[in-house]
Amino acid sequence: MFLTDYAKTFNAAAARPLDEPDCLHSLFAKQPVEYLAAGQPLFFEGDEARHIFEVIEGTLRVFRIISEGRRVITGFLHAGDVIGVSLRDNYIYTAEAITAAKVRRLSRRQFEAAVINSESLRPKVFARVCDEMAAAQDQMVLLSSKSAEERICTFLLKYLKRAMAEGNAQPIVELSMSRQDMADYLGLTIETVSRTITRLIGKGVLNVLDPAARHSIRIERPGMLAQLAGDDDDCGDMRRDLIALGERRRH
Amino acid sequence: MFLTDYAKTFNAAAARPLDEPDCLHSLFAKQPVEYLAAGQPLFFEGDEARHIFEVIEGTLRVFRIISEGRRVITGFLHAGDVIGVSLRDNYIYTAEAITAAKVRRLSRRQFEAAVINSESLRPKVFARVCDEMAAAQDQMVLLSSKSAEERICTFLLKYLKRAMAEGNAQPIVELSMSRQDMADYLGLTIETVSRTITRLIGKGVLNVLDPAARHSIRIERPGMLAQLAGDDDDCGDMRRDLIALGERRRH
DNA sequence: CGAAGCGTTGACCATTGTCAAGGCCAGTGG
DNA sequence: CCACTGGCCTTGACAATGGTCAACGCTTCG
Repeated sequence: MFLTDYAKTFNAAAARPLDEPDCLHSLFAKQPVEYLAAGQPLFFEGDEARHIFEVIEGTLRVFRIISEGRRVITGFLHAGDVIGVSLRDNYIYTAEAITAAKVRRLSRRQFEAAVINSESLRPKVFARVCDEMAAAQDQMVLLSSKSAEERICTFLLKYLKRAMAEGNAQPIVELSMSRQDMADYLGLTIETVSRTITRLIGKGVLNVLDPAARHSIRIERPGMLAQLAGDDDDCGDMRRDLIALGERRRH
Repeated sequence: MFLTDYAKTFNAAAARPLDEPDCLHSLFAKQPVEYLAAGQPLFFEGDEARHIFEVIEGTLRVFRIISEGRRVITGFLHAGDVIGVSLRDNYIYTAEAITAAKVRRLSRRQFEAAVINSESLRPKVFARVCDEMAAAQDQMVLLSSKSAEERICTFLLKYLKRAMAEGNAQPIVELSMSRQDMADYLGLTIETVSRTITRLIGKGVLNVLDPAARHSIRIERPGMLAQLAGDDDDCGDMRRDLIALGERRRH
């Protein structure tokens, strides 16, 4: 499936530079860059999974179409993400560019050979797969027990954290996807997404920067956003310890 | 995370016997069997992930507790399943026996050493991780866009298929978990689970065998169950091809 | 200027959650 | 042996969250 770039972020924070020869990133470095126009598919659900891709620039959506045109987006891909590692014979989802995007590809054969031979690459790939599973778990928690407001806040919080990690001084989230994409990702309708955002603006949690650019959202109160996300993130690491002791918390 | 035993089923169908030395299963064979009483935890969310477990017998639930006592079950484990492969440093969920259960454990160190050294084990582990990701995707689809009835039917269908694959002549599903467990797994409340099952009985789709044994469910109309699950499984493999062509179907 | 795409808003409705009560069975203690 | 209690499940009445349908505003593009 796809891999978020959390691992990359962590690595960047550590001592190891990104362009070191044993970095996952560098595997793709020599491949030619491919350009995708907005809306252009990278591959379809059901296609034979011949390649692994690295996103260089832009945003892609990863989704499955279920009956009667219902679409479920299982993830978004951004610069640095790798897609196609944890797959067997065929892609089980479609990947499609949301914005104009650049990617590089590697055949599975090449990729696997490189990973098997490299003592330092293997744990990196493994870490990515683990992060991917963890993200899937989080999404399952979100979908199975969070309210619309919690879903939206969790989603925005994730992008806010990303922006902060990238060193942005301003608490501004640049969403490259449409409301419909957000809805299909969060298991909501476009109307509920819209209404919930409006309500959050009313609460003073956030603001849409410019009526013309509704994809740029300024988070006015990050703390409150985290509260409303309902992740208990306010208490940070203490949470796990408490749960391990069989306790409950919040509210 | 955890691995379903689909891979094992497939292997059993193929030529390779299960007790061959290069089988994942055989790795655990020499470990002592540990016994868990119903309700007993195997490990807690947050614990250091030191071991990988194989379930020998019984059923376990894998879950996370989120705020105010809300519990999300992300999976059930049955005989043959392996848990703990796709994890980094700590368990990110709690695993707990539902019924009395038997497990065997292997330290991650041992497990990883064995897998790295074995040419034949590596693809098996990889296949399991892929299956696990695919299962997580399916669950995300279920949670983000299926109705209560579709969820229940999908759930029962999965267990029906398992029973059929095990060679059971009777279309009977033996659920080892409580209604509450089902609810927490399917993102519903216990009342909705109960009502939906009652409604399915009313439609003649299934029947509870004995009022005293509500966990034994006979599927009266497997075809209708599949229909109601809304997975488009009625059309089988054609589905992927159609979607690859950008088409839609069902109804 | 008109049309299309996207987002917002409103009115209404349905599915599901919440709260409360009751049935059934098993286990326990009188 | 029976009554009592607790766990689990079911059922009912009601509320609420979110979905559906429809209209409208804004922007862009021809």
